[in-house]
Amino acid sequence: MNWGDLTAFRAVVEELSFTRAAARLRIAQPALSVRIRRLERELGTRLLERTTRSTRVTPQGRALADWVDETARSWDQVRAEVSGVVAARAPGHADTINNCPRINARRVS
Amino acid sequence: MNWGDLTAFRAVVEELSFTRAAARLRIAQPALSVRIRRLERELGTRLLERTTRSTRVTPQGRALADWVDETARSWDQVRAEVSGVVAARAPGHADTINNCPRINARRVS
DNA sequence: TAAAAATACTCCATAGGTATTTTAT
DNA sequence: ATAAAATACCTATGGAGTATTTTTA
Repeated sequence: MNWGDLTAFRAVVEELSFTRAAARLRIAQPALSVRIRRLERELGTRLLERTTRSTRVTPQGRALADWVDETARSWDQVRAEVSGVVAARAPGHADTINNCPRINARRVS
Repeated sequence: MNWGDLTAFRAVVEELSFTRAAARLRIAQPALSVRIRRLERELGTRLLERTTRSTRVTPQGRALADWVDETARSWDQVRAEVSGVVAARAPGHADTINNCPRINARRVS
């Protein structure tokens, strides 16, 4: 499981656009393409139907996106429990998707 | 969330030994130490009490380990659902902990 | 033809390895 | 003294970037 790929995927599902999702994730569009393609290859399924005009979510993609949301909330909970901190995550909060400092350095938080 | 770190942590909890867990994960012991320390630092909590003779799990560590188990099972399920494959995971199955090919190349599967 | 995604390829940070030191019994 | 974890340092891989090409509505 690559949580960065899953978070990236979730962003695309929410934006229904690679370009916009990449902007939101603060990564370049090609990097996002690579993540999604890797995820689809790993799962052996098409998660998104993309044309140059629209990006749609397949049933498999929907199921996965829901799971990612659920798991993100669950993670926030254990994290808070284990850290002894009261959980607090903004609704559309985007998690850090990778370990690359060039990206994360730009992040607001 | 870094799933590789969490999987590595789970292995240590099961083995109660960095050396044995590292062997099981097919990584060197220092690499495992680094992962665990990073995880503890990220969460701001001590997850394992280690001496040279024994490694014990703290209450926080136990809670996290349980969550990792649960999430691993959950992941297997969506993965199967999304891939259209019938789920099948051996009891002690160790997931891939990272993307480093030198490691994964050695893996049995 | 014009937008959005995919591909090519370069660079660098991080994960891992080996060697060694520290620590607790 | 010894066995296990931590630290130091080096290397190499994968993720990100920029530039460019492909695609489809």
